[in-house]
Amino acid sequence: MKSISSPTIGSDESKCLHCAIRDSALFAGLEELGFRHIHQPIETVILAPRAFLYRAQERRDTLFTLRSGAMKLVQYLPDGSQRIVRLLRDSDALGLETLVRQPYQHDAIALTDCDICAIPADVIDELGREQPRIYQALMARWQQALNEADAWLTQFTTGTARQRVARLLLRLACPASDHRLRLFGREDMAAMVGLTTETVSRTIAELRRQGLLRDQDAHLQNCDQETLRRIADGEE
Amino acid sequence: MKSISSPTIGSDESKCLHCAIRDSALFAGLEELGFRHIHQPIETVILAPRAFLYRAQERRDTLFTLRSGAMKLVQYLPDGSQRIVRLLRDSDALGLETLVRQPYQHDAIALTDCDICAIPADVIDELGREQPRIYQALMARWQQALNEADAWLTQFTTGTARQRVARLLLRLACPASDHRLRLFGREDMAAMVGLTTETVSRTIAELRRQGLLRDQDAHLQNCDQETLRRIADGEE
DNA sequence: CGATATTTTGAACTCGATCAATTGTGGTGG
DNA sequence: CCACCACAATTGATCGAGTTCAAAATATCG
Repeated sequence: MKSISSPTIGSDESKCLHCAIRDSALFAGLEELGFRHIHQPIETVILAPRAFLYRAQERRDTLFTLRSGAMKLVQYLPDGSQRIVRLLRDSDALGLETLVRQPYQHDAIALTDCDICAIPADVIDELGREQPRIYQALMARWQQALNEADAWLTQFTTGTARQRVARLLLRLACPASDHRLRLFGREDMAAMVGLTTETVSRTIAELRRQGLLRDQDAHLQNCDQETLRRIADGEE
Repeated sequence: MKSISSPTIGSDESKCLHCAIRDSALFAGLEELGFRHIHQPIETVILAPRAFLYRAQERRDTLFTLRSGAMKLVQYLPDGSQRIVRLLRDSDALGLETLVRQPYQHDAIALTDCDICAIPADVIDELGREQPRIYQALMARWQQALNEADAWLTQFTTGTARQRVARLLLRLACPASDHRLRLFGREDMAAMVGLTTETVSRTIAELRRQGLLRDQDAHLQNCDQETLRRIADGEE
């Protein structure tokens, strides 16, 4: 158990407006209604790495949008081992389950500094009554989560260690379309691909030796996406 | 590639009414509106084992409810190997993605004889306009699928072969709360837990030797759920 | 700069994969 | 009804990728 850096909470409309622009799918309705008609506060949460946004089984009736940063959703097994079930990034939604009155299903933990938008479930309900078409957007979010979950399963539970790590690197690289790549701790990476930290370490070391990864900074790398993709698909 | 037994299609209101009772969450709205106000037909589909309900990438704008039987959702990897991503049973929904205008994301294949309810996406849209609270039910379905996907990941991609098979058997046993258990083909079971057919076969053989499974019929078994659960959790 | 945590590397071992051969099970037509 | 065939399940023997346990090297932070 690590100590938890307490989250910074504040209300900040201007940021949420900005959020609304980038994330027009979910907040198109919000813009039209205008924030003044909403009587519950939409808050901003700032998290440091390793901080929890929420924990499994908790009930807080709040829906979140990740404005910037990266988070992991973790599930635990009876034997205590953990498995990372999903990786969330810019403009992904967290805690959708609260909209169907379920407690949170995972621990949500920050991997980097995170800037998060916290929306009370009641606000969404309210909004849904006046603007039913936001349900279309919400369903799209759910489907996105489901696609992610399925992709996660097929990509990170099949094939050799080499393949899985290559796939993970590609996924981590993809947001920055230039070949930069931010790595996470080995333990996290291991929990994502279902391997041990040692195996992940060895595999990455080998990729480096082959010149497919080149250090740029402490946790920043340049990568050869072409050949990584070939490795991911089992050729070579 | 196997030959496909062509699905039997028919329109049958009485069965759908029956369906509405059992599956009140999704069709509560339908009951109120009455079927006569729906201008698109709700059809019944009968599938034999190994038959496809739909294929990945296909677009048919139809949502399905599994009235009885068992189906698998399959995803394929670039190297051609397949992985079963979810198992669907009585009153589960299939093809939700069609409601957000996405093509189907998996191959949906019958494992047993199946009785299926096919609802055009337009009907849901129509319904949503007059009866917005059905969205609550739809979101619940989505969340259910997501919970299933996450559970699938943590249960069937971690632990020893023994544990995984035990967990699978428990899941297959759970609908019939008495200790009966219907097994599927080894190949399917292997694709569910991410092992080879040989390993699954060996593991089941061993469980039988230990008296935790006892044959009753060709594919029917009696099982000792208590000790299976202990194995699943890694004790012993 | 020392102390703790994380990563890397090494060596032995193990579980499940793989390859191959045998047995069992429907299903079909004679 | 049985003989036959194609296919699924079982069993055996071997092999190897990844785990495990342990130690060294490196990074992180007060």
